Amino acid sequence: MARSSPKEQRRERIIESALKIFAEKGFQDATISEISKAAGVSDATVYEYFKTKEDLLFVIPEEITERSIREIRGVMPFLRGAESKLRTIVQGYVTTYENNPEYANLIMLQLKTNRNFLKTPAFEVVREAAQVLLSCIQEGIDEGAFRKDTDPYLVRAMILGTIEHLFTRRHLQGTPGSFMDRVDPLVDLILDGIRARKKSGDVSLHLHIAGQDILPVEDTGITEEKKT
Amino acid sequence: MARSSPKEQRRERIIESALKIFAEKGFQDATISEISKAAGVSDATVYEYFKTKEDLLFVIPEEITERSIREIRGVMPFLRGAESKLRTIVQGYVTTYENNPEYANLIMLQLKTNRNFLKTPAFEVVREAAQVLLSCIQEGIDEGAFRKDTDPYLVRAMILGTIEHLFTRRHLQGTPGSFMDRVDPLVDLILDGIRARKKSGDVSLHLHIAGQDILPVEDTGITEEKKT
Amino acid sequence: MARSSPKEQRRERIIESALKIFAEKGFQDATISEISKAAGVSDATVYEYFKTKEDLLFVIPEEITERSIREIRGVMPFLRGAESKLRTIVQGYVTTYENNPEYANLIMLQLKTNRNFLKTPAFEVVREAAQVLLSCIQEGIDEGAFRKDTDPYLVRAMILGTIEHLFTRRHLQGTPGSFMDRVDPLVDLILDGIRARKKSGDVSLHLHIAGQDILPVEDTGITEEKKT
Amino acid sequence: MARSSPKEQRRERIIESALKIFAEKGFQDATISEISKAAGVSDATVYEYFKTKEDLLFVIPEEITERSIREIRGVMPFLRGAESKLRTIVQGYVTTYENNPEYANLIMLQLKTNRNFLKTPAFEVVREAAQVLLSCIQEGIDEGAFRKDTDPYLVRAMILGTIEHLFTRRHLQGTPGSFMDRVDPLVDLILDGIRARKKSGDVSLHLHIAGQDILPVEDTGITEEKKT
DNA sequence: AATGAATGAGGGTTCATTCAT
DNA sequence: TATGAATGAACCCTCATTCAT
Repeated sequence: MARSSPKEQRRERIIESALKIFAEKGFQDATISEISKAAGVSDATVYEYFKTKEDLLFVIPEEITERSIREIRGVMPFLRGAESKLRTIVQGYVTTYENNPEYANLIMLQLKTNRNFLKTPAFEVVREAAQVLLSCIQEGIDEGAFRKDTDPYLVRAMILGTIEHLFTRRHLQGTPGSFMDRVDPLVDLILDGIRARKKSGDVSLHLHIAGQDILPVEDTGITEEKKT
Repeated sequence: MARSSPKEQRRERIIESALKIFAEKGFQDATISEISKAAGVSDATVYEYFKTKEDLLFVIPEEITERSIREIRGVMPFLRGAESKLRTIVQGYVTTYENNPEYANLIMLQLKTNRNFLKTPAFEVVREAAQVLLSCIQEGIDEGAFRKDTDPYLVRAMILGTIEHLFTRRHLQGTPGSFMDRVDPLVDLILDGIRARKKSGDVSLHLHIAGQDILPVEDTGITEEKKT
Repeated sequence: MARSSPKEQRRERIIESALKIFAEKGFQDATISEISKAAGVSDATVYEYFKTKEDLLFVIPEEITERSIREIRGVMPFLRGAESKLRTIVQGYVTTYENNPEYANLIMLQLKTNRNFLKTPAFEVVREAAQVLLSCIQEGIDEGAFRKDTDPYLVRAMILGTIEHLFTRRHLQGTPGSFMDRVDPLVDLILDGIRARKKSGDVSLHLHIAGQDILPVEDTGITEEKKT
Repeated sequence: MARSSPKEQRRERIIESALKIFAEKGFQDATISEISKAAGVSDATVYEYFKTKEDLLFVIPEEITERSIREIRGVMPFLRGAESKLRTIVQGYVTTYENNPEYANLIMLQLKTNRNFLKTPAFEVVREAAQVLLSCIQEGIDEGAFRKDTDPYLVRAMILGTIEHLFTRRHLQGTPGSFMDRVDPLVDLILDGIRARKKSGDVSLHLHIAGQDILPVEDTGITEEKKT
């Protein structure tokens, strides 16, 4: 994080300016001239550091995404259970986006829209992050914490899609409301849907009284408990 | 669908061409000249029908969205229960997108990114559709079908976000797999999370004692204490 | 002036609208569509009556100029002396411009700038008017009312140029002040300069005293007097 | 005149080309592409130097006008008497226009027609030149050289209007004849009209008696009485 | 005769990108 | 290495004008 060479610093300044301006005006409406001015360098200098305007766009998320995924990965080993991990990852996503709204904007509006981004190393990092989430879900299934018939891709899509939707909505429509406050409900809701037997807090009380077998009126999670 | 007047037909042809080309190349990279050529008219003619390039973009979703919402609204009265309605609406969204992949692309990549779109009548229709979904959720809560503490906005965000995420992913990355097959799992998962009796942390106590049918008690987390 | 046929009326309406709009926005910035709208006809109808946009421009001054010149010519016979005639003609110009400011604007800013106008019948009328003025000056010279060495073209240029300058200035810069009030001073000043003997008062007194030849210190008009 | 920096030279070349082409075709019918070609640069380069086409138009007169006014102002101190000054200024105007016929055309046909030009720094210079002329006339009045009831604005309008009229006529109609030859008659005619003593009815008495040089007497109309 | 509809032709302007210094 | 300067390549949009009805 501490930049050494002055070249590196210059590079950083350009990236920062680009982030700000791309986020503000959109990729197409931002101009190199504007970015270079904001970075205190000449247009030509931008091209010393980045091959094209699109290249500059693609480079932006690299650092921030990497840092973010590194942090999440760093915490994973300390967590027990798929649920905790899942909750932590989601928290990580949201925190990253909350702390870097311009980055969030960039990722969601400028980059996920761009086919070329997919061929980019930066995208690889994004994909990796998504992979961590997927693994976590899969782990939960393998561990038996999550229902066997859980579709991990769907669950991931739900998590990422919801986050993206909420951020995009807020960014474009200025919908108020904290995201942080919605992380737990979101995760709870999903866990309820995929938790093996005692889905998020759903508890069924089964009583055996005097040899009578009291069946639950309905529900599917119960049976699982019975089996155990 | 087939408008009689040749003027209307021309208009339709332009819109269709625009949809195709905007979806294919993106708004910025598409040119009026390309669109007009595809529609078999001159550049100037496009401007006879639409004030600006952006206007043309904004007009596209109007018809499809309207038709789609009209259909969904038409079926609503025949459905009983929030769950059925919810499922139907989601089905409606996905069907619309599946049948009009270019339209889906346009909405998700070109329009939801565009701030000006928000001021558009076409956006009003989109918002209306979202409103129907929200109402349905709210209805479920009011009816007691869904948990009282359900956040309808979050649920809606989950539904729409997931759909958007899946479509965007497929469009950009070519992820295979049918969406239709994921509609039910998606809805199930969400319903599991919001259905009244199995809410997270809520406990439904089902007692069958001596053949008596004991109805579930609205609870307050007691069971959890029990658990501990 | 009373229009007979409805076609003639339509034509007039178009011309009036054109005058107004050309004067307001200038020839280049005015559009046929604007004019036709103001005239309550379609674009195509304008072309039924006038071959091109420029044609329409050129036709406008015809009527008004003709009427104006007719009036001046009508009064001429009743006037005695070049001075009265001159004064009347100038008055005529200024009155016409004052009563038809849009016409004045058109003539001075749109038409006198346009080379093609010179080939126009309407221009012939304008030229005729200028001819009347010139003749009047020439008449004054021939009659002996004006100095023999008067350059009638220069005098005319002075009169027309001054009027044009004043109108243009007022139109563009909004300089206030009545033109009417300046007609007399203008004519007086010019008459002073061209009046025959008492040329604008420049008189040299040549004295021959006792055979001495007394040369004028300066001046050129003197010799002429001698000659006479 | 020859600016050293190659940038300045390029700028000059563009201005010169613009002057030529604007004068030849008029502002509206001239194209940037034509101008850039004539200047040996690309279209885009023109926009490096000038913000818009109109800007380019407005910049043209700056240099010439400034130089011209500077010269006139430079000579003023060496001249005695309002008449000499007036004559010199008029001469200056005409000389400038004669030496730069394209510039003359531009000023009279393209710029004086353009409302935006009035807000331009270049127009300020033009106005300044007109101001010098006005001051000179006023000075003459104050000194007693010109009649007290002279309207300086009218006189200026006469001078400028006449010059403009003559040039415009020549430019559009190709009227032959030298302007230079008309400067003196024009000034004479006007001076005749405003000179204090020889105003219509004023007489200057020049006496040479016996080799003595008798200076003209500031008069009051006496001579006329004598004459009569 | 009037016009709704269509368009050919064109022009100003912007910018990403290059390259000599 | 940094940049001032130059430009190629496009594109949106306007409008006078035409013509079938």
